[in-house]
Amino acid sequence: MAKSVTILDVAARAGVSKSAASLALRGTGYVSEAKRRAVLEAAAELGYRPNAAARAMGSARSGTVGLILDDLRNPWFVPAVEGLSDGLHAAGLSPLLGDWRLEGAALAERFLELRVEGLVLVGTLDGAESALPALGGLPAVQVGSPLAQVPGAAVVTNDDAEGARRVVRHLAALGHRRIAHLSAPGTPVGEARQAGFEDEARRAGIEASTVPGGLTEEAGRRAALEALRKDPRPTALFAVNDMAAFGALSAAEELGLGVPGDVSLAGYDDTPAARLRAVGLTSVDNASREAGRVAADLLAQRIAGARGSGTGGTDDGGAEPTAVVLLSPELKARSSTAPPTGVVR
Amino acid sequence: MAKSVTILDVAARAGVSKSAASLALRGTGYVSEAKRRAVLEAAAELGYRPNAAARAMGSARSGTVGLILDDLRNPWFVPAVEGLSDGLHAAGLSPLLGDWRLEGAALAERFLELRVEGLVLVGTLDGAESALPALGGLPAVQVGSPLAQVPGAAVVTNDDAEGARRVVRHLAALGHRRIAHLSAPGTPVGEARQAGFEDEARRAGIEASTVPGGLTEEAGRRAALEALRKDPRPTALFAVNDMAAFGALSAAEELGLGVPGDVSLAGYDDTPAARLRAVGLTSVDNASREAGRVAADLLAQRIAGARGSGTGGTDDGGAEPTAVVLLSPELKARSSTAPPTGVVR
DNA sequence: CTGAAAGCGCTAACAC
DNA sequence: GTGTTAGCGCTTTCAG
Repeated sequence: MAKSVTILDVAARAGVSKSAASLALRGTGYVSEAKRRAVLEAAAELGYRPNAAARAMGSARSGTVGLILDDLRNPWFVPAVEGLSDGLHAAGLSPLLGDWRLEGAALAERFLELRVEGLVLVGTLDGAESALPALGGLPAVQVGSPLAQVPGAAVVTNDDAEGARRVVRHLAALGHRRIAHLSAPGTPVGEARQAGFEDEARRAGIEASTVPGGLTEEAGRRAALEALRKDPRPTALFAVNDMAAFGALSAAEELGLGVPGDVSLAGYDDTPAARLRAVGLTSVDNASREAGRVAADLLAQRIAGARGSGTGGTDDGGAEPTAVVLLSPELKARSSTAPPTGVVR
Repeated sequence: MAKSVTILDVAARAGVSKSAASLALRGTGYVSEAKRRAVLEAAAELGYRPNAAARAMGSARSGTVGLILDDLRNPWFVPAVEGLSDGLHAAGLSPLLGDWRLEGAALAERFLELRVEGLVLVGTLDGAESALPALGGLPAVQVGSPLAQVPGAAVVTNDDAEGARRVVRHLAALGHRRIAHLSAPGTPVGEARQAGFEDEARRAGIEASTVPGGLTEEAGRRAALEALRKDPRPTALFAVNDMAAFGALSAAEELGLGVPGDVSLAGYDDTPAARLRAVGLTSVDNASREAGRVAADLLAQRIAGARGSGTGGTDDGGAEPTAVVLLSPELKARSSTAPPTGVVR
């Protein structure tokens, strides 16, 4: 490599001192207008590009934040990342992305070595418990309902119980009186959605049943097969998430049942695939873009706080309580839900 | 921050010199077994975590590679990233991910400041041309068919023309004689697939037509509407990619046509959504995982090469030609393609 | 084989 | 207001 250009080169070319160049480049402190211009010009001519590592060393701040994504294949995180990206940039922080499924604990390790100033945990992060202690009091925020709770980290997510209630209300309004929920016990999202489902079903006097499944397509398919074979058959299915709903779609097909003709179907997350016109799955928009934005702001704030007080680390004295922000989900009614056949009215 | 533990602390605790600790930690050079053990132990006890910035400074190597992803929403890149991740780790390099659509040229800038040792451009990267010159001779590899070609970068992609030919052969074998292609002119993938389509159609004596569309669902829908309104109507549609195929699915539905009853449909990319049983879209697996793996190896090799020769930079003297690796795509026949109705035989 | 010393490129307290 | 001077934490010659 042809010896990359450093700030020293820039300073020399501009005829100023190293630190003057540093200040001019960064717009901090006072530098005469003439010098500033000269420096900027020299930098441009030389194609100067600051060395992030050196900057991080000098300032003891990396200016980066690690985003740990649950699984790149599960697209629900995309809007969340968009919101996060926006919010972080606004706070002068740069996001570094990584896939938890792909790299696992090594990812957290790497981020830590990179000295990220904060961490955002997006999604379920299966098996993250073991890696959490290593976080060492770094400011952290969780987006979505994580499997494990990082002590002291704020959690930003949508109100899963409320979203589930809305689905039930929607189905009830269509005239459904016998609804089965394909659940995902053992997961925070699953529990919350099931609770909302049962709560609203009871209130609405719906004949509700819950069939345990999981968050995957296959789990949804199996649960749906079981639910649809019951007698009397439910007239509507509410799957814990869109993936499971897609599985249910297959199950219905296997059983020769039409959707929404023979059975209505709703999911959760408002995945891109749900939006495909050809699919048209009624789902719940979990407000993840906004969640990302809120999480970014929260994190930026915590990072700023951590920088301020020289303390931090071990004893946070409960100063920053584990905030939980619940955003309002929104029902997206599409073609997979319709009044049950033979509705009297 | 409670003054994080440095290698000096580790060395002190282990009773060795700083450099001995460095060697022991990294397993380079010769350190007596006793000392090595002492160092490792001290590091573990202290919870020592090397500072990546400092390491990068000292060694003039960051050990990272930037992966620029076209668009997180378009899931075709996932297997490619998996392959890349594998290959890079094997070469002792760590991937840093970023979304081009979200951050644009600033992403490349950031990676450059982070002193990544190489760059992988994944996918179309619309508008990347402008940012390319700034790459400054950094080893780079492109995965998929990029809109713009980075001078000197290897391109690893699947053989789009061949994949298209396979689709035609598949449809022809089913008995289709009148096939319309929903194309995406102006994009490298689009051009290649169209060429393959027309080539094989001619060879097979198929009555082929091409309707210009694009790579999005909406573009596919519009093109399909146009194609399906023709008289005589094609018995099969081949969309340039899965997204467009989903649009075509909607179009068929709008026109009251069944798939594959009234018209067969095939896409390209073998997207997760195509695999959903409820969808069952015949598609082409573009071997992107393997592409990622190959790209990683190629890049690692180039990086190693760049490190070896002190030259590089401006004059590569054509030493490393712009390699293009074409991988074999594979047809995935599913339920969206079937023999045309009223096939005589 | 192991310890001491010289930077890597930048920032941030310093005096000038 | 502007230039000078220490480091930041690590690697890596280079003697010992």
